Amino acid sequence: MSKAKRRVPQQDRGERRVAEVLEAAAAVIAEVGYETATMTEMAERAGASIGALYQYFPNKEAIVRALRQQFGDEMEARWAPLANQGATLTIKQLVDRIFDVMIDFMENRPAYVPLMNAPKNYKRDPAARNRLREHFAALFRAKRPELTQEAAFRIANVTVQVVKGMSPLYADARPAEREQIVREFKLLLTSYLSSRLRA
Amino acid sequence: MSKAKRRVPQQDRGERRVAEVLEAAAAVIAEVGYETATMTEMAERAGASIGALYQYFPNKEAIVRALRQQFGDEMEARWAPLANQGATLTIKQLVDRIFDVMIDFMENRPAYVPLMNAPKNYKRDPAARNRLREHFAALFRAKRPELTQEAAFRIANVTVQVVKGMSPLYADARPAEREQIVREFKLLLTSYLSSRLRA
DNA sequence: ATTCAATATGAGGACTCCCTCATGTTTCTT
DNA sequence: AAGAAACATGAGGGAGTCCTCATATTGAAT
Repeated sequence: MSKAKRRVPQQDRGERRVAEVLEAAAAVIAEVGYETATMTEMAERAGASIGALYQYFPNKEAIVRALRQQFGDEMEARWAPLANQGATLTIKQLVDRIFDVMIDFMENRPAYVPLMNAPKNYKRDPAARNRLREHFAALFRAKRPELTQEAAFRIANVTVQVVKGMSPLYADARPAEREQIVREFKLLLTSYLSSRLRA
Repeated sequence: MSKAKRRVPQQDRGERRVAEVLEAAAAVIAEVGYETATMTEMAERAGASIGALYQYFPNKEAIVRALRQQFGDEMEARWAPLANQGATLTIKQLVDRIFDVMIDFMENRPAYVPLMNAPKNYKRDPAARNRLREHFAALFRAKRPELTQEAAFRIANVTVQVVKGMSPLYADARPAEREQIVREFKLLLTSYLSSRLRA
C-alpha cells in the first residue's frame, strides 16, 4: 500500500485538474462500478496523464474518499432545509420528499449508489457510511420526538435499504415504467412508516 | 474469452472433484465476493491443483453458472411445497415463511446473495435472475387470483428487494440484534402486502 | 530575463490474475 | 498385465492493473 502524501493544488491549473479528475472518476465508476474502474481510464477521460492524476491522489481509495465526501456534502445541503420543518410534514409528504431527493440525486450523480455500495475502504472513514442514515433519523425524531435514538436509527436503516432497493430497478427500467416503480416503493415506505410513526 | 469444452466427470473421483471445487468456490465467494474471488484460491481450498479445476470448468463464469443453477434448484425445492397451499395462508404467515426460508438459506448458503448480485454474466442466463421473483409471484397469485401477471411481478420485485435489503444488515449485525432486524423487515413487508393483497 | 516551484508526461517495474499445456499419475477395461 | 482413458499437476504465457520516477514543461515571482 502506498503511503506518500500528494501535492495540494496551488494554482488554478491544479484545482481544475483535481475537479476534472473527480468528475471523470465519477463518470467511470457510474458506468462500470468501483472495482472495474481503472485509474488509466479516469485519467484519459479527464484529459490528463496518469502521472498527473497521481500528483493529487496517492491511490484509488483516495479518489473514492474524495467523491464520497463531495456527495455527502451535497446531500447535507439537500436535507438541511428539511430538518427544521420536519415536524410539520405528513408521512406522505415525508416519503415524497425522500424519494424526490434521492431520485434526483441518483440521476444527477449516478456514481453515488455504486460508491456507497463499494465494500472497500469503509474502514478508513466509517462515518461516511452513516451520514444519510443520520439525516433520516433526524427527520423521524423531528416528527415524533418520543422516539429513542435507537428506534429512530432502526427506522432510518430500513428506509435507507428501501431506497437502495429501488435504485437498481429504477436504473434498469425504461423511463416509461419508472413512475410505476416509484409509486410501488413509495407505497412500501409509506405503509411501513405509518406503522412506525403512528401518533 | 475461452471457448473449449471441458471434461464431464466419468469416475467417482471426477464427481467428487467437481463437488469439492463448487463447495470451495462458494466459500470463497461468500467471503470476498465474486470479483475478488480467485481461481487459485478456489482450487487450493478444494485441495486441487489449478489444472484440475480447469479440467471441469472452462472459466470463472462457468463456476458461477453452476453455483447459481445449484442454488436455484435448492430454492425450487423449498418453495414447491408452498405453492399448493398458498391460497390458505394469511399475510402474516406468508411473510413469516418468506423470511424463514430466506434467512435459513442465507445462513447455510452464504454465497447466494453475493452471487445473485454479481452483475457479471447475466447475459448468458437471464432466466436465473428471475426464478425467485417467479416463485413469489406465484404465491401472490395463489392468494389473490385476480392479480394480473404484471401486478404479481411488480409486487414480487418489491418483495425480492426487501429481502435483499435485509441481508447486509443481518449479516453485519451481532446475533443478538438480528431478531430485531428481522422483526423490522417483517413489518415492512407485511404493511406493504397488506395494502397490495387486500381482499 | 531568470529562477524555481508547480504541474505534466508516459514508459515501465512489480504484481496479480486467468488460463494453457506438456507431462505425470490413477483407475478402468479387457 | 497391459493398454487406454480419465484425471492431476504446476510452471509459465499473456494480459491487465496500480503506481513510480526521471524528465520535461508551464507559471509566477523577482
